[in-house]
Amino acid sequence: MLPAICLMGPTATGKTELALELADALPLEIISVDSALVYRGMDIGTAKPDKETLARVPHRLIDIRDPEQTYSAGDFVRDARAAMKEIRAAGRWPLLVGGTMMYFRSLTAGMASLPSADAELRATIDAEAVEVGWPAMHRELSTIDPQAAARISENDSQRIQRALEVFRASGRPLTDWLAGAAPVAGGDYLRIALVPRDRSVLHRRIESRFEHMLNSGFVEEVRGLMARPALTAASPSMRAVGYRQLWAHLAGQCALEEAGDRAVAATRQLAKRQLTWLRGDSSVTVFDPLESGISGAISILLGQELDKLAR
RNA sequence: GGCCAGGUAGCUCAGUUGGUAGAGCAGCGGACUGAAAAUCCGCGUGUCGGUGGUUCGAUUCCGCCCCUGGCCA
Repeated sequence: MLPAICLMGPTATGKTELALELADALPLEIISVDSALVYRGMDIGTAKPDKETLARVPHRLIDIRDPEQTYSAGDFVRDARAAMKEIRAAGRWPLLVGGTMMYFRSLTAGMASLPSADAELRATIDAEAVEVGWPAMHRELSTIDPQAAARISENDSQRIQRALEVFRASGRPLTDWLAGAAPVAGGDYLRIALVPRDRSVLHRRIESRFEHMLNSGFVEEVRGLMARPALTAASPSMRAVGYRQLWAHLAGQCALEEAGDRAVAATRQLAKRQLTWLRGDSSVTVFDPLESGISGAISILLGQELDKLAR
């Protein structure tokens, strides 16, 4: 069986365009690996492929949630596995494309089986943290799960919360869960990363792409989302890069220009974090998509890899 | 042209009663197990605008020059 192809890369490197070209040339079906593209109505700021494109080349795992809902790495692994199975059953070949590196890792390396998120517990823990502060919550964690506490910073609100949540939900420390359950094996993957050699080129692309988003009605898109009573600045979907900053502007916290500068900076920082995931992984084949004929280069590589696999 | 206020890190600024300087943001590196476009950790040498003077020593005091704002002509 052919391995699923993973096309990974930081934001604004041209993953989508390349995936479309590949899908035109080969019997591929695209699975989106992106924690923001799952949300309906978040189109401009996520650089989602347009309707015509999605109609012509179907993408799995796009527009599968309302912005009020949550989505998680665990949800993704389940959905992606089901999608791959369907695609293969139809005699086609899965192409996983995106920039959410944790989703890729969760899928390919497997995830321990853990209690899932619990909104009520999280709200309770948050409320406690407001009272006593996260360092105090961290101290609480160190009494129930010293190992987890040792590796988690006393300021890392999200991980402290998760570790406490797992314990309160199950009565077992997170460390136990992680040690007990061996990750499920992931299957075969051909992993390709688009990594620009010159970061400044990527930075320029990020800036001009944001400019283009503003000209395409990004502010109006966020204004519409703000009008939904169930959405707040703390909603996971509204913490996405760009949305968060424009929300702050529309809430009167800063001028549009400043929000724009912050959004662009946040996008650069996102790209840097995405690159950090890729850099540490030696089993990934790396390309520079911004230098020259990306699609040609990738196609050639893909051809070579496929030849190897055929043998 | 005159007067006033400034010129210190990529940006905004603090500071040194004379012993060559530090914050925030940006940037860079790293971590990452159901919120991950999240969350967190680490990294600060820069002709202190230029030049001359005073001084053991000047980014700091003084003179001149350049630049930027503002006011007056």
